[in-house]
Amino acid sequence: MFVLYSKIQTVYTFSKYGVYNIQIRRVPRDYVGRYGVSRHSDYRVIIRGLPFSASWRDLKDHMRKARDVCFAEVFRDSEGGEKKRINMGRQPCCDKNGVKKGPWSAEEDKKLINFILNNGQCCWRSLPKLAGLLRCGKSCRLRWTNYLRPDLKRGLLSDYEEKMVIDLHARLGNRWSKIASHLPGRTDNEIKNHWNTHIKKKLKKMGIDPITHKPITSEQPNIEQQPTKKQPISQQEQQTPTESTITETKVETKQEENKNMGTTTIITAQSQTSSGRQENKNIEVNNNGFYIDEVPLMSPSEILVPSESTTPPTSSTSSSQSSNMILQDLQFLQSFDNNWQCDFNMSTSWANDDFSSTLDYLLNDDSDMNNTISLDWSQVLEV
DNA sequence: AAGGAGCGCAACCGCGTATCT
DNA sequence: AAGATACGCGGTTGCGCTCCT
Repeated sequence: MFVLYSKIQTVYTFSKYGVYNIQIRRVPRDYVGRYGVSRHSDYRVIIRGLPFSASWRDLKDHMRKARDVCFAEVFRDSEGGEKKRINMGRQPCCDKNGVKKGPWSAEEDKKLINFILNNGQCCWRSLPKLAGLLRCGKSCRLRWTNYLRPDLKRGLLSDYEEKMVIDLHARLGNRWSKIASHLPGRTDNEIKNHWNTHIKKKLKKMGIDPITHKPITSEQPNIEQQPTKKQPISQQEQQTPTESTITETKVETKQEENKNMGTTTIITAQSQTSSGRQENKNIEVNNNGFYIDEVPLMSPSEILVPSESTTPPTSSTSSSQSSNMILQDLQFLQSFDNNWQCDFNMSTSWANDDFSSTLDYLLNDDSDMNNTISLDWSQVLEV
């Protein structure tokens, strides 16, 4: 994890909870008195996203949240040392000039798949650069989520899925991502397209207004007004229920109650088959809203630390558990350090033994220290 | 056979929100 | 606190294919 470098070494780590970085650096003499650097902090650890005054507890919380770290990016500072504060402002998502648009080639797909399978799915901004793609991060995200993801279903929506879409649309309006979350293996884009190209017409043919889900009457004005996410839910829910309904109202309440308990809820979807028969289907949904029978996306930890027992604990309050999570982060980053094909110069003053002792310190210590990080770590890392 | 229209879908665009310095 | 930028979502576009005349 701790790639130590004589001038400055920055390790960025990314997780779905955000971006932080860990820097261990020798503070240049002319830095003392600036940027929160005090005279006695020859070495500092700065956790991006945390203030300088963050406590050890804050650091641990941060690490715990970021336990699904999936890849890291190493930057080396320019020769001659650091003259200005780094990382000021966010990086642009891509170099707009050098970015390729339009359909993806097989070669690009291959690069993207390989990269994500090896490194996990996160930080779209940095991904194109790291994967060697001349694409915007946004474009990569779309390509992956809508087309390349291994758990995607292919082909037309089944009758049952279509029914679900209609039901959900009646309740949720054009909130395609919400609708898609109820249909394993289907993307919001796919559902949106299917709605616009197939279902809309079908409903119109059946004499049902695809917007209001009510029978079309002759005096009904053809106004393109539909329930959108901007429309209050309560207002939407006053709409007449359709012939087939999903009894989810009480489920949502239940889910709210069970938010942190890792429980499973059953949704009963009631639909009518083509033969007119009423059909009930029970669908198990966990408290995150994922379907139990859904093929899960590969989690970054599974990809990166495959041989370890990396199942994260459900509770995040135990100190030993948080220690394990930190361990996971460190294990990952350590392996990253070993494998990263980057030509940094390891400072001779930072021998591996020093590094190991730092790691040991981190992993064995499980007490909450209320001092600031800079003080603690300056002691830890003191040479 | 040719060309125009329609269709389906992948990809892009723009906006709102979250997050970072 | 303000400004910049990433991310996610819904709307829209544009291209390639098929169908129709």
